[in-house]
Amino acid sequence: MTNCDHTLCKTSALKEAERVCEQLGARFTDQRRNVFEILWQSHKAMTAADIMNEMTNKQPPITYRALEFLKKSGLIHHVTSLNAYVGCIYAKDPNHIGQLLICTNCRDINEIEPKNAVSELIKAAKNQDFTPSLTHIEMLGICKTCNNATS
Amino acid sequence: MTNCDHTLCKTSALKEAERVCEQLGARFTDQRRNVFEILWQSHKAMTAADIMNEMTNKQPPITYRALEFLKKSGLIHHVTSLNAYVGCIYAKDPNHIGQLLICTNCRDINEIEPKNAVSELIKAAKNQDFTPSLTHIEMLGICKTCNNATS
DNA sequence: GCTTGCCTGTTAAAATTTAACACTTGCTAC
DNA sequence: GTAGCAAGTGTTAAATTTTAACAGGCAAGC
Repeated sequence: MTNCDHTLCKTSALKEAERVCEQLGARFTDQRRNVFEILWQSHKAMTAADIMNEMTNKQPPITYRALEFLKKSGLIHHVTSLNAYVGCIYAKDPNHIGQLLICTNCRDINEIEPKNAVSELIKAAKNQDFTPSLTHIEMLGICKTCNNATS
Repeated sequence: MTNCDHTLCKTSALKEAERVCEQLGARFTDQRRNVFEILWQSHKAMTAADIMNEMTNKQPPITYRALEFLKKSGLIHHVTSLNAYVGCIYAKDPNHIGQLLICTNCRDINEIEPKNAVSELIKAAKNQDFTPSLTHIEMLGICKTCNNATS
Protein backbone atom coordinates (compact mmCIF):
# COMPACT_ATOMS: atom_id res chain seq x y z
CA MET A 1 0.00 0.00 0.00
CA THR A 2 2.43 2.62 -1.14
CA ASN A 3 -0.17 4.95 -2.51
CA CYS A 4 -2.47 5.63 0.40
CA ASP A 5 -2.90 8.80 2.41
CA HIS A 6 -1.46 7.06 5.39
CA THR A 7 -2.36 9.62 8.01
CA LEU A 8 -5.98 9.21 7.02
CA CYS A 9 -5.57 5.46 6.67
CA LYS A 10 -4.23 5.11 10.19
CA THR A 11 -6.83 7.39 11.74
CA SER A 12 -9.71 5.44 10.28
CA ALA A 13 -8.13 2.16 11.31
CA LEU A 14 -7.97 3.39 14.89
CA LYS A 15 -11.59 4.45 14.80
CA GLU A 16 -12.53 1.09 13.39
CA ALA A 17 -10.56 -0.72 16.10
CA GLU A 18 -12.37 1.21 18.80
CA ARG A 19 -15.70 0.35 17.23
CA VAL A 20 -14.87 -3.34 16.88
CA CYS A 21 -13.75 -3.59 20.49
CA GLU A 22 -16.90 -1.92 21.71
CA GLN A 23 -18.99 -4.26 19.62
CA LEU A 24 -17.17 -7.23 21.11
CA GLY A 25 -17.56 -5.93 24.62
CA ALA A 26 -13.79 -5.81 24.95
CA ARG A 27 -11.54 -2.94 25.91
CA PHE A 28 -9.11 -1.23 23.58
CA THR A 29 -6.53 -0.96 26.33
CA ASP A 30 -3.22 0.89 26.35
CA GLN A 31 -1.27 -2.26 25.53
CA ARG A 32 -3.54 -3.21 22.66
CA ARG A 33 -3.47 0.31 21.33
CA ASN A 34 0.30 0.37 21.63
CA VAL A 35 0.68 -2.74 19.46
CA PHE A 36 -1.95 -1.57 17.03
CA GLU A 37 -0.37 1.83 16.50
CA ILE A 38 3.09 0.36 16.05
CA LEU A 39 1.74 -1.97 13.37
CA TRP A 40 -0.12 0.84 11.67
CA GLN A 41 2.95 3.03 11.32
CA SER A 42 3.15 1.41 7.91
CA HIS A 43 1.79 -1.44 5.86
CA LYS A 44 4.96 -3.44 6.36
CA ALA A 45 5.11 -6.85 7.98
CA MET A 46 6.56 -6.78 11.48
CA THR A 47 7.61 -9.73 13.60
CA ALA A 48 6.59 -10.03 17.22
CA ALA A 49 10.15 -9.04 18.13
CA ASP A 50 10.06 -5.97 15.86
CA ILE A 51 6.90 -4.84 17.61
CA MET A 52 8.17 -5.70 21.08
CA ASN A 53 11.21 -3.49 20.52
CA GLU A 54 8.98 -0.48 20.03
CA MET A 55 6.58 -1.16 22.87
CA THR A 56 6.46 0.95 26.01
CA ASN A 57 6.36 -2.24 28.07
CA LYS A 58 8.75 -4.62 26.34
CA GLN A 59 7.88 -7.85 28.14
CA PRO A 60 7.04 -10.72 25.77
CA PRO A 61 3.71 -11.76 27.29
CA ILE A 62 2.39 -8.21 26.98
CA THR A 63 3.12 -8.17 23.27
CA TYR A 64 1.95 -11.68 22.52
CA ARG A 65 -1.31 -11.24 24.40
CA ALA A 66 -2.14 -8.06 22.57
CA LEU A 67 -1.26 -9.64 19.22
CA GLU A 68 -3.44 -12.62 20.02
CA PHE A 69 -6.36 -10.40 20.92
CA LEU A 70 -6.05 -8.19 17.84
CA LYS A 71 -5.77 -11.23 15.59
CA LYS A 72 -8.83 -12.91 17.07
CA SER A 73 -10.75 -9.68 16.73
CA GLY A 74 -9.88 -9.46 13.04
CA LEU A 75 -7.98 -6.20 13.41
CA ILE A 76 -4.66 -7.54 12.24
CA HIS A 77 -3.44 -10.42 10.10
CA HIS A 78 -0.88 -13.00 10.99
CA VAL A 79 1.31 -13.28 7.90
CA THR A 80 2.09 -16.94 8.26
CA SER A 81 4.70 -17.23 5.54
CA LEU A 82 6.86 -14.62 7.30
CA ASN A 83 5.69 -15.32 10.83
CA ALA A 84 4.89 -11.64 11.07
CA TYR A 85 1.94 -9.32 11.48
CA VAL A 86 0.26 -6.51 9.58
CA GLY A 87 -2.80 -4.33 10.11
CA CYS A 88 -5.94 -5.46 8.34
CA ILE A 89 -7.59 -2.93 6.08
CA TYR A 90 -10.89 -4.79 5.86
CA ALA A 91 -11.53 -5.02 9.59
CA LYS A 92 -15.09 -3.86 9.15
CA ASP A 93 -15.90 -7.16 7.45
CA PRO A 94 -14.82 -9.88 9.89
CA ASN A 95 -15.57 -12.64 7.37
CA HIS A 96 -13.63 -11.30 4.44
CA ILE A 97 -10.93 -13.38 2.80
CA GLY A 98 -7.98 -11.27 1.78
CA GLN A 99 -5.13 -11.93 -0.59
CA LEU A 100 -1.87 -10.62 0.82
CA LEU A 101 0.65 -9.37 -1.73
CA ILE A 102 3.86 -9.42 0.24
CA CYS A 103 6.95 -7.72 -1.15
CA THR A 104 10.02 -9.75 -0.26
CA ASN A 105 12.16 -6.71 -0.94
CA CYS A 106 10.55 -4.01 1.22
CA ARG A 107 8.13 -6.15 3.28
CA ASP A 108 5.26 -3.88 2.30
CA ILE A 109 1.93 -5.68 2.16
CA ASN A 110 -0.98 -4.88 -0.09
CA GLU A 111 -4.20 -6.61 0.87
CA ILE A 112 -6.84 -7.08 -1.79
CA GLU A 113 -10.14 -8.92 -2.01
CA PRO A 114 -10.10 -11.35 -4.93
CA LYS A 115 -13.78 -12.28 -4.98
CA ASN A 116 -13.64 -14.39 -8.12
CA ALA A 117 -10.64 -16.35 -6.97
CA VAL A 118 -12.14 -16.91 -3.55
CA SER A 119 -15.35 -18.31 -4.93
CA GLU A 120 -13.29 -20.67 -7.10
CA LEU A 121 -11.29 -21.78 -4.08
CA ILE A 122 -14.42 -22.46 -2.07
CA LYS A 123 -15.95 -24.33 -4.97
CA ALA A 124 -12.83 -26.48 -5.26
CA ALA A 125 -12.94 -27.22 -1.53
CA LYS A 126 -16.61 -28.18 -1.62
CA ASN A 127 -15.89 -30.58 -4.47
CA GLN A 128 -13.72 -32.46 -1.99
CA ASP A 129 -16.44 -32.35 0.68
CA PHE A 130 -14.22 -30.06 2.69
CA THR A 131 -15.84 -27.43 4.93
CA PRO A 132 -13.53 -24.41 5.14
CA SER A 133 -13.49 -22.09 8.10
CA LEU A 134 -10.33 -20.03 7.68
CA THR A 135 -8.46 -19.24 4.47
CA HIS A 136 -4.97 -17.84 4.02
CA ILE A 137 -3.88 -16.54 0.64
CA GLU A 138 -0.37 -15.17 0.62
CA MET A 139 1.70 -14.22 -2.39
CA LEU A 140 5.37 -13.44 -2.05
CA GLY A 141 6.93 -11.36 -4.79
CA ILE A 142 7.99 -7.86 -5.78
CA CYS A 143 5.72 -4.85 -5.41
CA LYS A 144 5.17 -2.09 -7.91
CA THR A 145 7.51 0.36 -6.20
CA CYS A 146 10.41 -2.06 -5.93
CA ASN A 147 9.83 -3.22 -9.48
CA ASN A 148 10.15 0.32 -10.75
CA ALA A 149 13.16 1.04 -8.60
CA THR A 150 15.23 -1.81 -10.00
CA SER A 151 14.35 -1.27 -13.65
CA MET B 1 -6.21 -37.76 1.32
CA THR B 2 -8.19 -40.41 3.04
CA ASN B 3 -9.03 -42.33 -0.05
CA CYS B 4 -5.71 -43.15 -1.65
CA ASP B 5 -3.98 -46.48 -1.92
CA HIS B 6 -1.33 -45.25 0.43
CA THR B 7 1.17 -48.02 -0.09
CA LEU B 8 1.20 -47.17 -3.77
CA CYS B 9 1.12 -43.47 -3.05
CA LYS B 10 4.18 -43.67 -0.83
CA THR B 11 6.11 -45.88 -3.21
CA SER B 12 5.66 -43.54 -6.11
CA ALA B 13 6.55 -40.55 -3.97
CA LEU B 14 9.83 -42.21 -3.06
CA LYS B 15 10.59 -42.94 -6.69
CA GLU B 16 9.80 -39.37 -7.56
CA ALA B 17 12.06 -38.08 -4.79
CA GLU B 18 14.95 -40.14 -6.10
CA ARG B 19 14.37 -38.83 -9.57
CA VAL B 20 14.19 -35.21 -8.46
CA CYS B 21 17.39 -35.50 -6.45
CA GLU B 22 19.23 -37.03 -9.36
CA GLN B 23 17.99 -34.28 -11.62
CA LEU B 24 19.23 -31.67 -9.16
CA GLY B 25 22.59 -33.37 -8.83
CA ALA B 26 21.89 -33.84 -5.13
CA ARG B 27 21.95 -36.99 -3.03
CA PHE B 28 18.90 -38.61 -1.48
CA THR B 29 20.84 -39.41 1.66
CA ASP B 30 19.81 -41.52 4.65
CA GLN B 31 18.82 -38.47 6.67
CA ARG B 32 16.75 -37.00 3.88
CA ARG B 33 15.12 -40.33 3.21
CA ASN B 34 14.41 -40.74 6.92
CA VAL B 35 12.54 -37.43 7.10
CA PHE B 36 10.78 -38.08 3.82
CA GLU B 37 9.55 -41.52 4.84
CA ILE B 38 8.35 -40.29 8.22
CA LEU B 39 6.35 -37.55 6.52
CA TRP B 40 4.93 -39.97 4.00
CA GLN B 41 3.59 -42.35 6.61
CA SER B 42 0.41 -40.36 6.15
CA HIS B 43 -0.92 -37.16 4.64
CA LYS B 44 -1.07 -35.53 8.03
CA ALA B 45 0.75 -32.35 8.97
CA MET B 46 3.74 -32.96 11.22
CA THR B 47 5.78 -30.37 13.09
CA ALA B 48 9.56 -30.45 13.04
CA ALA B 49 9.42 -31.82 16.58
CA ASP B 50 6.97 -34.57 15.59
CA ILE B 51 9.35 -35.65 12.87
CA MET B 52 12.44 -35.34 15.02
CA ASN B 53 10.90 -37.70 17.57
CA GLU B 54 10.72 -40.43 14.97
CA MET B 55 14.13 -39.89 13.44
CA THR B 56 16.96 -42.35 13.86
CA ASN B 57 19.28 -39.46 14.63
CA LYS B 58 17.22 -37.08 16.75
CA GLN B 59 19.49 -34.05 16.74
CA PRO B 60 17.72 -30.86 15.66
CA PRO B 61 20.17 -29.73 12.95
CA ILE B 62 19.84 -33.09 11.22
CA THR B 63 16.09 -32.75 10.98
CA TYR B 64 16.02 -29.07 10.08
CA ARG B 65 18.62 -29.47 7.37
CA ALA B 66 16.77 -32.32 5.74
CA LEU B 67 13.47 -30.42 5.92
CA GLU B 68 15.09 -27.38 4.37
CA PHE B 69 16.50 -29.44 1.54
CA LEU B 70 13.26 -31.28 0.82
CA LYS B 71 11.32 -28.03 0.87
CA LYS B 72 13.69 -26.28 -1.51
CA SER B 73 13.56 -29.28 -3.81
CA GLY B 74 9.77 -29.11 -3.92
CA LEU B 75 9.32 -32.55 -2.37
CA ILE B 76 7.46 -31.36 0.70
CA HIS B 77 5.37 -28.36 1.67
CA HIS B 78 5.80 -26.14 4.64
CA VAL B 79 2.29 -25.67 6.01
CA THR B 80 2.78 -22.15 7.26
CA SER B 81 -0.48 -21.78 9.13
CA LEU B 82 0.40 -24.75 11.36
CA ASN B 83 4.16 -24.37 11.18
CA ALA B 84 4.26 -27.98 10.07
CA TYR B 85 5.19 -30.07 7.07
CA VAL B 86 3.53 -32.47 4.66
CA GLY B 87 4.62 -34.43 1.61
CA CYS B 88 3.86 -32.83 -1.74
CA ILE B 89 1.88 -34.94 -4.18
CA TYR B 90 2.70 -32.77 -7.19
CA ALA B 91 6.46 -32.94 -6.86
CA LYS B 92 6.88 -33.70 -10.52
CA ASP B 93 5.76 -30.17 -11.34
CA PRO B 94 8.08 -27.88 -9.39
CA ASN B 95 6.13 -24.78 -10.42
CA HIS B 96 2.67 -25.93 -9.43
CA ILE B 97 0.58 -23.90 -7.02
CA GLY B 98 -1.38 -26.13 -4.68
CA GLN B 99 -4.34 -25.44 -2.46
CA LEU B 100 -3.94 -27.18 0.88
CA LEU B 101 -7.15 -28.34 2.54
CA ILE B 102 -6.10 -28.80 6.14
CA CYS B 103 -8.38 -30.58 8.57
CA THR B 104 -8.14 -28.94 11.97
CA ASN B 105 -9.64 -32.04 13.52
CA CYS B 106 -7.39 -34.84 12.21
CA ARG B 107 -4.59 -32.76 10.63
CA ASP B 108 -5.00 -34.63 7.37
CA ILE B 109 -4.10 -32.55 4.32
CA ASN B 110 -5.58 -32.84 0.87
CA GLU B 111 -3.66 -30.96 -1.80
CA ILE B 112 -5.48 -29.95 -4.94
CA GLU B 113 -4.67 -27.83 -7.97
CA PRO B 114 -7.26 -25.09 -8.37
CA LYS B 115 -6.25 -23.82 -11.82
CA ASN B 116 -9.13 -21.39 -12.23
CA ALA B 117 -8.63 -19.85 -8.83
CA VAL B 118 -4.90 -19.55 -9.35
CA SER B 119 -5.28 -17.73 -12.63
CA GLU B 120 -7.69 -15.32 -10.92
CA LEU B 121 -5.21 -14.75 -8.11
CA ILE B 122 -2.41 -14.03 -10.55
CA LYS B 123 -4.64 -11.71 -12.53
CA ALA B 124 -5.54 -9.82 -9.34
CA ALA B 125 -1.86 -9.50 -8.42
CA LYS B 126 -0.91 -8.22 -11.87
CA ASN B 127 -3.63 -5.59 -11.61
CA GLN B 128 -1.64 -4.18 -8.68
CA ASP B 129 1.62 -4.35 -10.66
CA PHE B 130 2.78 -7.05 -8.29
CA THR B 131 5.12 -9.76 -9.59
CA PRO B 132 4.46 -12.97 -7.67
CA SER B 133 7.11 -15.61 -7.16
CA LEU B 134 5.69 -17.89 -4.47
CA THR B 135 2.05 -18.47 -3.55
CA HIS B 136 0.60 -20.13 -0.47
CA ILE B 137 -3.06 -21.13 -0.42
CA GLU B 138 -4.12 -22.79 2.80
CA MET B 139 -7.63 -23.56 3.93
CA LEU B 140 -8.32 -24.68 7.46
CA GLY B 141 -11.55 -26.56 8.05
CA ILE B 142 -13.09 -29.98 8.42
CA CYS B 143 -12.42 -32.81 6.00
CA LYS B 144 -14.94 -35.20 4.52
CA THR B 145 -14.13 -38.04 6.93
CA CYS B 146 -14.40 -35.92 10.06
CA ASN B 147 -17.56 -34.30 8.74
CA ASN B 148 -19.18 -37.69 8.34
CA ALA B 149 -17.94 -38.92 11.68
CA THR B 150 -19.57 -36.10 13.64
CA SER B 151 -22.89 -36.13 11.82
C1' DG C 1 45.63 -40.72 -4.41
C1' DC C 2 44.34 -35.95 -3.85
C1' DT C 3 41.35 -32.14 -4.17
C1' DT C 4 36.83 -30.26 -4.01
C1' DG C 5 32.14 -29.78 -2.79
C1' DC C 6 28.47 -31.67 -0.47
C1' DC C 7 26.77 -33.61 3.55
C1' DT C 8 26.95 -35.09 8.48
C1' DG C 9 27.77 -35.00 13.63
C1' DT C 10 28.07 -32.42 17.62
C1' DT C 11 27.98 -28.71 20.93
C1' DA C 12 25.85 -24.77 22.09
C1' DA C 13 23.33 -20.89 21.88
C1' DA C 14 19.85 -17.67 20.02
C1' DA C 15 15.18 -16.63 19.05
C1' DT C 16 10.41 -17.34 19.76
C1' DT C 17 6.51 -18.51 22.45
C1' DT C 18 4.02 -20.01 26.51
C1' DA C 19 2.91 -21.24 31.59
C1' DA C 20 1.78 -19.84 35.92
C1' DC C 21 0.28 -16.92 39.33
C1' DA C 22 -0.55 -12.81 41.95
C1' DC C 23 -2.49 -8.45 41.31
C1' DT C 24 -5.40 -4.59 39.37
C1' DT C 25 -9.24 -2.49 37.15
C1' DG C 26 -13.88 -1.63 35.55
C1' DC C 27 -18.49 -3.12 35.64
C1' DT C 28 -22.85 -4.96 37.59
C1' DA C 29 -25.95 -6.32 41.01
C1' DC C 30 -27.28 -5.73 45.27
C1' DG D 1 -21.20 2.43 47.75
C1' DT D 2 -19.47 -1.86 47.99
C1' DA D 3 -19.01 -6.86 47.11
C1' DG D 4 -18.11 -9.90 43.65
C1' DC D 5 -16.82 -11.17 39.05
C1' DA D 6 -14.69 -11.11 34.65
C1' DA D 7 -11.27 -9.16 31.97
C1' DG D 8 -6.81 -7.56 31.64
C1' DT D 9 -1.96 -6.69 33.44
C1' DG D 10 2.79 -7.42 35.47
C1' DT D 11 6.35 -10.45 36.39
C1' DT D 12 9.25 -14.46 36.66
C1' DA D 13 10.65 -18.22 34.50
C1' DA D 14 10.63 -21.88 31.45
C1' DA D 15 9.49 -24.55 27.25
C1' DT D 16 9.82 -24.78 22.49
C1' DT D 17 11.70 -23.89 18.09
C1' DT D 18 15.44 -22.65 15.23
C1' DT D 19 20.16 -21.47 13.98
C1' DA D 20 25.41 -20.83 14.33
C1' DA D 21 29.74 -22.65 14.16
C1' DC D 22 33.07 -25.88 13.23
C1' DA D 23 35.32 -30.34 12.72
C1' DG D 24 35.00 -34.45 10.17
C1' DG D 25 33.56 -37.91 6.41
C1' DC D 26 32.36 -39.38 1.80
C1' DA D 27 31.76 -39.58 -3.24
C1' DA D 28 33.37 -38.03 -7.87
C1' DG D 29 36.61 -36.17 -11.00
C1' DC D 30 41.11 -35.21 -12.17
